[in-house]
Amino acid sequence: MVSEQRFRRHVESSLDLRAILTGRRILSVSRRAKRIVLHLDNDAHLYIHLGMTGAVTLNPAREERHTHLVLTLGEHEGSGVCILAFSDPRRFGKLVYVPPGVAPDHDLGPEPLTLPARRLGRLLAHTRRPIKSALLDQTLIAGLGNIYVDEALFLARIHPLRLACSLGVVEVATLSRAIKTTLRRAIRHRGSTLRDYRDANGESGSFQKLHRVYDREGEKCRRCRTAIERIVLTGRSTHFCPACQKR
DNA sequence: GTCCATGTTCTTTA
DNA sequence: CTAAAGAACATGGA
Repeated sequence: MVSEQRFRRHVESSLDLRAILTGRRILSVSRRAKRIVLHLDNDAHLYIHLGMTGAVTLNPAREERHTHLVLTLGEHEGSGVCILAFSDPRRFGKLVYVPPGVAPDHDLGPEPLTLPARRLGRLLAHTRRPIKSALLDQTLIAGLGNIYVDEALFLARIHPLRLACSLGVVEVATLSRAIKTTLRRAIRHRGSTLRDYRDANGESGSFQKLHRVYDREGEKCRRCRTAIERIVLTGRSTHFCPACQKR
């Protein structure tokens, strides 16, 4: 039950969150790709995208400077009130209201963790973009970000500039496994904290210590000792080992 | 002052 | 039609 709200600032300016949320019950909280989805009891959805520096914190010890939204959630089965704060220093994150009747993920491709290799192959077969660009396209496959694409391509030993449609069935199968392995490892280590990332308890992740290529330009490849290279592709930093990942 | 940044989306260009 | 490239968004750290 949402019992009270103190909105600092609406992340989406045209949104009247107070009107939308007052008296609503949150039926469930789930994740879809990079979105945290709240299912409301009127069948609408509200989702939070953390962008690059966003963080949702439960019962924060103190309020940070860049807190844009504070929700006070009512009691539920004796749990007591709970404060949920959304802060985002760089404000690339967003809060989106999705009205009843609209799927909160209508604009997203499938989840990589449950995507069979054969379907991945079909998705990649009809695009002539570099594989790195294809994997970052959220309408094609949803949930992979820059770090994890670089890490997965290294694990699969595929060069980021290879055209997506040029991958053979064996390469696609390897890539599919590499994507899943990379994501599971990253989740197990609670994400990559390069600078800002914190989880809902304010804790840093540690997966950055296990990066094979990301942010390691000029350092030695952990497999073959060759210097890791960095190029810019689709406007994004792209890291790879030129020896392990041939074109 | 400069450059760069875990992301998305729009516009321009080809 | 497809897709690449660039800019924009806002802020802070190196």
